[in-house]
Amino acid sequence: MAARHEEIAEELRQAIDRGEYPVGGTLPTETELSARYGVSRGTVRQAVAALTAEGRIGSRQGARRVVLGNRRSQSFAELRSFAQWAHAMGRTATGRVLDQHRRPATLEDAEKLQIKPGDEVLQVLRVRGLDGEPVLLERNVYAAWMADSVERLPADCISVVQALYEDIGMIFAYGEHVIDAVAAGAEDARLLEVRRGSPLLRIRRVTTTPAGRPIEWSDDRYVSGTVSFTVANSIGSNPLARQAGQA
Amino acid sequence: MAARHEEIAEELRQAIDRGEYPVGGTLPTETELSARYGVSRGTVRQAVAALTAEGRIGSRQGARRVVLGNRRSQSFAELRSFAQWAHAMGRTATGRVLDQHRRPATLEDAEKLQIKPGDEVLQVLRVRGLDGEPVLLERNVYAAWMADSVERLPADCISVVQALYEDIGMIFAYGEHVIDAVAAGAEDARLLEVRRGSPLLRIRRVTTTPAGRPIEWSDDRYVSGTVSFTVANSIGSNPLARQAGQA
DNA sequence: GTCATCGACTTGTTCGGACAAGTGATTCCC
DNA sequence: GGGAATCACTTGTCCGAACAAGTCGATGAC
Repeated sequence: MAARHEEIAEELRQAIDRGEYPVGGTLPTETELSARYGVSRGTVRQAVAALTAEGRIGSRQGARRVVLGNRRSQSFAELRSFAQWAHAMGRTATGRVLDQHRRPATLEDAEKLQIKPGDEVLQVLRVRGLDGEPVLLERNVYAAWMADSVERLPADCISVVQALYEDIGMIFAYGEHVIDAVAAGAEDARLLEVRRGSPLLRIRRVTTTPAGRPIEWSDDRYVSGTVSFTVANSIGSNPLARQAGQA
Repeated sequence: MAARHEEIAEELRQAIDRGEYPVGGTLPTETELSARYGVSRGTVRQAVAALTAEGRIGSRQGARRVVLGNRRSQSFAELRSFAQWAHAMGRTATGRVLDQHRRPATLEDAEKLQIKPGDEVLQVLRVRGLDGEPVLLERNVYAAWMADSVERLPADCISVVQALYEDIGMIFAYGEHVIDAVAAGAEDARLLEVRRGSPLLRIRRVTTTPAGRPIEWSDDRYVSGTVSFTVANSIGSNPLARQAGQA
């Protein structure tokens, strides 16, 4: 089912987790791996490239690959969907829609969703909880062509992403995230049950379909101390970037 | 000098920036690109894979690649080095060492730097500024084998990374970053000239050499509103991961 | 008009080969 | 003993080919 190079990548991940290749040690050579799995060297290279991109192994020309860590990172689905992530962590996610209404698109909406100002959009305000505690305040704006499907969802829908996939086969494929910290405003504080001015981790995000069409943008605010984000990068690939801020 | 696939990737980046391939439009096919650049299809695929990893283009089997955005992301050097990043943004970076002393490694130090508890480490406290305003408080812990070189640096050294490279050829190759938000403590507030309790964006990081040997770990706290971080991800690759927090 | 089928086109996977470039341990010379 | 040269090994780059799998518009049936 899965491509052979993905299978090999997964086997290597598990071998690292098992301690078969200890942190700080080296991986077998490409030639040895291709012999062991009965594939060509190119296929092995695709597999190890995946682990390199995840930051689990380091690679230098001329030297064997080094195991950097055995941290397990979440899949895209788990990153995008709060519910799926919580489930993978063995925690219970809750969710509740506090407000939901259609309105004309502002200039900001139009730019982010690649639509015209004044076009209808659907704004949704949700609170998400983890094991009963509210930890996340979500402000979403959906493009008009998504609005009907979103409105049909129950107010206490746990996983919006999964529900939309099951209903209309919608797939969230690409995301761009901007991360910073803000103080809780009056509304934030009330809904998240924290003091006004408490630090919140803010993630602003635009999500698109596999074809590159923007689906929604979102302003997520996490209560400090409940959730953190990790990024691995290397001299060869750097997914994370720093930006000077205008508030 | 540079590999052909890197040259092609850069040419494609520039073509996107020029608007030659508008956002929302499609890229030429692999066959056409290989003919245009006179290389094999495999080389073209290496080039577009780089752009895909950066989140600039989207890719689906069977359909032409789609241009998702023309944001320019910083290089690893610019991510790792505050000074190089500031320079690339056209701003002026400052830096000042407030405290610097050797001490035995705690359990936390030992785990992160892969050394034994009690081994000597060098702890450094720095304030970094942007155009005169203090924006970042850095608490670094260096492994002993780096300590001498770091101590030789002047207290107002602008770019530690670059200085270490020029002095001893040290290269910072891999990094793992954990991102969350915290309230400014008494010391944080005094040194960053903000009110106590102000939201700070915290990045904890471990950096290693190309061979996977830990160099240092660091706790960076940014004043809210001055700097933000961006991450692009896709269903095929997700550098960013969410983690449940223990403070 | 709507829907299913078809077919040209495009990307994904995998192979096998060749050479370039860098690493690391050994050897050798001084 | 210290340092330079050597050399086997390993990863990086690139080629050319073939087939699988998915997309998208056109065609045709109902």
